[in-house]
This record gives sequence, structure tokens and C-alpha cells, in this order.
Amino acid sequence: MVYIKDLLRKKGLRVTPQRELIYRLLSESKAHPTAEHVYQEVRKTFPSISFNTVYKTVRSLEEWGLLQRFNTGENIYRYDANVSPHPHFICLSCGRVDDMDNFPDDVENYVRKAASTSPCEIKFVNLHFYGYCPLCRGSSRKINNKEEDNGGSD
Amino acid sequence: MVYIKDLLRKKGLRVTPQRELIYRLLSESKAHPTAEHVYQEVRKTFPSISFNTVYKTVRSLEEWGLLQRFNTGENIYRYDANVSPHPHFICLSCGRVDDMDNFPDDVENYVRKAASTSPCEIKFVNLHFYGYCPLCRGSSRKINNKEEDNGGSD
DNA sequence: GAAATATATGATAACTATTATTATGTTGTA
DNA sequence: TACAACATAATAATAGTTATCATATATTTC
Repeated sequence: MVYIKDLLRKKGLRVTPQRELIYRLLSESKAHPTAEHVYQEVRKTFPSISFNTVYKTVRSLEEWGLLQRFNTGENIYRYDANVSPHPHFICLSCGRVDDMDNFPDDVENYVRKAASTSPCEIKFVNLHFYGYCPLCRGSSRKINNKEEDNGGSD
Repeated sequence: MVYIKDLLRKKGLRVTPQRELIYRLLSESKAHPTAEHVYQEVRKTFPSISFNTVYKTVRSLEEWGLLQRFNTGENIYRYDANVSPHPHFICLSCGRVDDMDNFPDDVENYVRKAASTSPCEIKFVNLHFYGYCPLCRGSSRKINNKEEDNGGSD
């Protein structure tokens, strides 16, 4: 378990209770929450925290390499305390975002493959799998137009 | 070469010069432009077109499966007339977005791999490679914090 | 080719999500 | 404990996208 206090102190940054809580919430979450979700959770402990503080804090944590921020084809950022490269899954029906556990390949190999055939210097890769989660795949909530799409929202 | 007129008529949709031009610009572009870029290009032919028309048109083309829309970790949508699954490359310095030509793997295999180990129903995958394009890789314009990041913006 | 209709466009407003500014509060150091 | 520097809270602003409504236009029919 990473001690955010140590990480921050090592970088010469202030340790504040807001930062500790925001980081802990994200460390313990596999939901890849949006800023709004983080804000709602943090407010349970710090009722007077401002939305702006949540934004600034997650932004700073990202800049310090302690979080990764991404979006998945929607107009909203999500945050992940797991900064190692790993694929995600996005449900086309309910919108949930999960880690793609058990994916057999090491995505770093994709980086190497891409680097071997490209004039660009490849640093990392994002893998986003889209489909229906177990709760939605059996239901009629599937988005019909996505069923007949041959591409997706990449 | 896809004839947008035929595609639209087949779906019972109006063929308008704005739609033709917007689709043609995107078909011929590998830049995966934003709505603003599309708007600037279209204005060269239709000076009085409205920004709203561009937004509504690309949105409709996407809904009709004729375009794909995605974002790459920034707060802005990009559009691509190539709706078949293919990886993209994003430059961390200049921000350009390109197709990852010559990538040796068929990304559909990744979908099959993911589907074989996941309880989710996987429909498609987005692959975004991040790094430095040939113009930026040799320069000092690299974003320093990204050099030492171990994850990225996924 | 003209008329009618339904849909698209253009102009404008509104909304959403995020970022910036500034005054005040807090952390860390001496 | 005091002070300086940074963080937070409150508020404003920005950027990008979507909605509304009046007008224009594409398509169909005659």
C-alpha cells in the first residue's frame, strides 16, 4: 500500500487531509470515478470542500505521476490511482469503467510492437475495450445502434 | 471510395452539400480533426455555415455509423471517417493524432482475447499509442513530466 | 417546373465540465 | 510560536458541446 504522505513529502509537497482522502478514495476504487463522484465521496468526510479543490487536487496528483486521468469517448475525465499500464473495460449500456482483469497480454508488448514498425517514439498505450458488462449483457438495455456498428467510438 | 450520397439515400436521409463536404473532408483527412478544425475547413467552401451545423452533422454521421468519434485524453472530440477498428497514435508534444499504420497485429484479435477471459461481452477495442512523432521526438519540446511518468494519461 | 412537406441549416441561447483568479486558511520550517 | 509559502474555498471565467426556434432547402409529387 502506497503511503501518500511519503510520496508527497519525497516530492517536497504539502500533505493535506484533502489530498490524503482524495488519493485514498481513488486508490481503493476500481470504478475510475469522475470528478463529480470523487467530490460526492469526499464531501462525506469534508462537507465544506469545494469542487474546485477536488479538480485541482486530482490534477496535481496526476501531474505528480500519482494518478492517471483518461477519458473513454465521453466528455468527462476519469481518474485511476493505478498508474501502471493496463487495459480498461467500458460498458456501452451502463457506462461503468472497470479494469480488464485477466487480460492475457502484457500491454507493454504492444508498445514494443508499435515502436518496431513506427517512426514515432512510442511511450505507452491505452487499451479500452467496449461492450456490455455482466449486468447489462443479458438485458435489453443494449444500445441498438452499437450492435450494428462495425467500429465504435474510437 | 464511399459515395456519401448513396449511403445517405439508402438510409432515407437528405443529401445536402454541407453533409457531402463534411464527410468528404473527413474521408480525406488522416488528421482526425476536431469540430473546430472541420468548421474552419468547411468555411473555405461555405463561408456562412454555422458551427452548430458542423456539430449536428458530425454527430448525425456518427449516429449513422459513417464516422467514429473519440477522444484521446483531452477534453475535445475528434472525428474519423475510417470506422473500421484501427489503432491511433497521439503525440505528447504537438498533439497530432494519426493512424498507427503498419501495426502488425489485427486489433480484432485483442477483442477475441479479451472476450475469452472476461465475463463481459466485448464488442470492440480502442488502441491509443502515445509518444512523440518524428518531428517532435528529436527536439527538446518533449514534455518533461511525461518522460519520467510510468503510466501516462490512460 | 412548381408546390408542398419534412427535414436541415443558421443564429442564438443554454448547458456541462473544467480551469483561472483571488482572498483566506493551513502546513511545514526555523 | 511565528512566519512564509503553498493549498483551499468561493467565485468567475473559459472551452467545448448541445438545445431551441425561425428560416432555408432537399425531395417528392403532380
